[in-house]
Amino acid sequence: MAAPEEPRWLSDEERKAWLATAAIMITLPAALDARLQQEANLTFFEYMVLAVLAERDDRTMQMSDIAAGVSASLSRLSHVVAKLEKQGLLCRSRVPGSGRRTNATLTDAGHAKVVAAAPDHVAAVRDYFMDALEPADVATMQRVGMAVARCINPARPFFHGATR
Amino acid sequence: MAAPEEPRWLSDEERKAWLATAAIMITLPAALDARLQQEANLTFFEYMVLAVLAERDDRTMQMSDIAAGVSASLSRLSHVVAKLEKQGLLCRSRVPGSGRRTNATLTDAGHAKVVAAAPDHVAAVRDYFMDALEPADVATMQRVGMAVARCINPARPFFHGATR
DNA sequence: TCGTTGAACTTGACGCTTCAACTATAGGGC
DNA sequence: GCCCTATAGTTGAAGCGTCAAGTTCAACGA
Repeated sequence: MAAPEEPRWLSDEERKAWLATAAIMITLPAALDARLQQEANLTFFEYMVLAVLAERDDRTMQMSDIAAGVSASLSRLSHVVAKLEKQGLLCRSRVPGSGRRTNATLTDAGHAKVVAAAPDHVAAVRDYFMDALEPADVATMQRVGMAVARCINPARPFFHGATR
Repeated sequence: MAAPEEPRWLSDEERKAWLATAAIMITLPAALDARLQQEANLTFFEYMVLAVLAERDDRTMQMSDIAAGVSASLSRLSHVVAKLEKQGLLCRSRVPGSGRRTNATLTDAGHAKVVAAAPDHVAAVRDYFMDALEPADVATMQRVGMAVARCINPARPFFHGATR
């Protein structure tokens, strides 16, 4: 169950690349959380959920699809959606006659919340991430991100909109 | 306090790059945690702490330096180190005559633990991350990671070893 | 038509992280 | 010597995320 005989250690270059990536994974979400928290009283994850719904014409999506869209477990989503529903930012409704499916729909208050939070969030994404990239890096990050997602979960090909 | 007048929205390419990066931030730590959990009963963060100590000749570092090395708050580190100490993987000692400084030292058990966990952890880093990179991406990820870290915290130029 | 299986959530408990105090020590200023 | 501030860590409470179990519904087989 452990690794084979002699593990392929990381080269020095690989190790540096990995440590730098690990630093992103640890600090970037924290930084974005802090900004959203003080500007809109939302977590990064909550924002992603609202944003993904706001992109839909009918502001509605099934729970599982949201979960796939924000790369999270259904359980985590369920807790967060319950909280957002209690705040009146969205509401849930069972789809009758189709198993246990549940739709979440953004309320007007929820939509207003995303619209209000978006400008500063986008600015934060630029400040902490996008501005650190050179032009050619944008395409690289997209390719690498999707490749990593595929490695981690080959089953779920990653959701991404389906809108527009 | 909100953004200026007209926010600079993300272009379509930037948006895709950002979503892919966000997916990494959400799924990669979870995947590594899962592997370390079942192979060594450690979290990714606990592993990082032990690993950073193991690289030192005397297996010893000051709390603040460890915190900087693993990009974490002192509070978080304190809780985790307390837990690791309870498990006998490291021990703390005050440095007399130099303020409130505390050193953490890896015990033999702790060293054995990292050595045992390392091969599978490295394999996991390859499986989920390194193997998704093309050769040229390694240098890019290192540069981008360090640039992002600088954007988020210009004060702390990022620690990285100082060993060897 | 009854029981079983599988899908789609929900829930509760537990552990980890964060935040805001709080403590202890050293280094001045006067 | 005494106070003031800064530095370095610790601690407890509150909130978030994860895991395992539970619930509800549809579909299918006998």
